Amino acid sequence: MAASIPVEYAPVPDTRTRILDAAEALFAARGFEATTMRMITSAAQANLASVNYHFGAKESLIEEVFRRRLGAITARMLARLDELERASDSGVIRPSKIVEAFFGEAICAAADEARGGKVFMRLFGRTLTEPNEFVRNFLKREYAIAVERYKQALFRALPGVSPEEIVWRLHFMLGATAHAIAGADALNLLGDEMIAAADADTLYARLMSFLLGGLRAPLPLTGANNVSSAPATPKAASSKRDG
Amino acid sequence: MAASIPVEYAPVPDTRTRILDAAEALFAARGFEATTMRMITSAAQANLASVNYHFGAKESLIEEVFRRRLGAITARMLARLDELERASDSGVIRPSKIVEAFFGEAICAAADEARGGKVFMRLFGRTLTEPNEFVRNFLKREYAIAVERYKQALFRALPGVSPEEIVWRLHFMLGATAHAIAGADALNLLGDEMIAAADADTLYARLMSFLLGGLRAPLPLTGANNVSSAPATPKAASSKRDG
DNA sequence: TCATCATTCAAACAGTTGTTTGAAACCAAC
DNA sequence: GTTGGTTTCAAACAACTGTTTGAATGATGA
Repeated sequence: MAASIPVEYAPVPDTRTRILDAAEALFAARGFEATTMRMITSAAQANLASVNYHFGAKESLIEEVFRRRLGAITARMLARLDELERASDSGVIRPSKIVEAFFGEAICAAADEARGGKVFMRLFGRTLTEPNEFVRNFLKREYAIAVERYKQALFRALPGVSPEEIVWRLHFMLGATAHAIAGADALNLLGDEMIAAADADTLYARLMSFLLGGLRAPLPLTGANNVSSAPATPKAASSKRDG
Repeated sequence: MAASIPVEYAPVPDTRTRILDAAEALFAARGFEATTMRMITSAAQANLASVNYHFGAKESLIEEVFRRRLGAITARMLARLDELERASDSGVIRPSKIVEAFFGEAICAAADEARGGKVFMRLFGRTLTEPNEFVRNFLKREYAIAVERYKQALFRALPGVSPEEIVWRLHFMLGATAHAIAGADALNLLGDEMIAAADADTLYARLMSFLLGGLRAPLPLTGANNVSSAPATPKAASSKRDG
C-alpha cells in the first residue's frame, strides 16, 4: 500500500564525518591537548583505531577539522572583497565596508548553525590564542592570503594613517571579535548572563558598532606617555573618517 | 685584607619560588595541559617530587601561580577606582577614566618586568579563553570583586546606556586587551613583525585610543539587521560622549 | 561464487603522565 | 654528638597517552 514516504530524517553520517564532528565539539569545549583520542571515538561511536585509519595522526585530524570549515569561510571573505573592489571606481573602498566584510563574515559563519558554525567558531576564536605551535602555523598559513588582501585594502582605504597603526587596530579588532565569538558561553569573566543569550544578529550589530568606533578613534600620540607612573590620556589627533 | 665587598648579585631563589617562576613561564608559552611536571622541575632545577611536596598537586600549582600575582593587581585596580570616586563630588566618574584605570592597570602590570609582568600577563591574557573549567572558575572567583565594582561604576557613569549594552562593550574591550597582551609574540595572525616589537608605552596609548573609540561608538540598532544575508551597517544612534 | 577492496574491531604497544614512597641529606637547637 | 623537623632525591607506581597490529567484517564488481 503505502509506498516509501519521503520523510525528513537525518541519516547517520559516515565514520569519518562523525569523528570530525565529535573532534570539533570536543576541541572547542576542552582544547586540543585535553581532548583524547578515546574521548573522540567514544563520542563519535567509532573504534579507537578509526581515527588513525582515517586521518593518520591526531595532528592531521586537527588540521582536517579546520580545513573542513576554513576553506569556505576564506573563500567568502575574498569574494566579498572582490565585490567591493568591483563596485568602487577608484579601487579605494570605505574602511567600514572592509571591516564589515572581514569580521562580519566571521560572525556569519558563526551564525550558520547548519554547518556547525557556532561550535567551530568558538573553536576558532579560542585557537587565536592557542599556544600549540603546530596549530598556530597551520592557521596562519591557511589564513594568510585573505588576511593580506584585507590588510592591503585597508592600507589603501586609509592613506593618511600609517600601516603600523592600521595593523595595530586590526590586531585589536581581531581580539575583540575572537573573544566575542569564543567567549559567548566560555569564560564569562564579567559574570553576566546577558552575554550568554545572544543571537548572531545582535552580536553582529554590537560588535560592528564597537569595531568601527575603535577604528575611527583619534590616533594616539605614541611615545609621549609613561605607563609606569600615572598613565596619561592619549591626546586626540586628527583621524580619517569614513561614512 | 679585602673585607666582604657588597656587590649587587642575584641570589638563587628557594625551590618554591624557582618552581613558580618556571611554571609561570612554561604555562604562558605552552599552556597548562602541554606543560608537564618534568618540564617544570627541569627548568626550575628541582627534583620532580618537589612540586608535589610544595604545592600538593598540579592544579594547586596553577592556582598559586595566579594567586602570587593577581592579588596585587586587583588591589591596585580597586585602589585606583577608590581614588577616582574620592576625587569626584557626585560619585559619577568619566567613563574614559574608568576604562583607563581598569585596562590600564593590566598594561601597567604587563610592563612591570621586575615582577615578571610580561610573562604573567601573556599567561593571563591567554587564560581568558582557557577551556579548562577549573582555571576558569578560579579566575572568575579571584577577579569577581574588582570586575563587579568597575561594572557598577560604568553603569553610573553612563546612565543613558542600558547595562546590557555596557556589559557587551566591556566584553569587547576585554577581548581586545587580552589579545593585545597575550598575542604580542604569540600567534600573529596578521603576520606582521611590527606587532612583536612593542613597548608598553605605545601599546598603552594605542589600546586606550581604540578602547575609548569603541566605547564611544554610536549604539547599534539591535534586532533590525539580518546577518545571514547581506549584513547591513548598524545605523548610528545617539550616544553619550565623555571628555 | 569468488576475489578484492575498504573498513571495523579488540588487543596490545611503547612511552608519558601526575603522584607516591621511603630513604638520604640538610639544618638548626640543644 | 644527638635530636627533630624540613627539604631533597632516585626510584617506582598505576593510569593514561597516541599509535600499531592483524584478524574479522562488510561491501562491490566479475
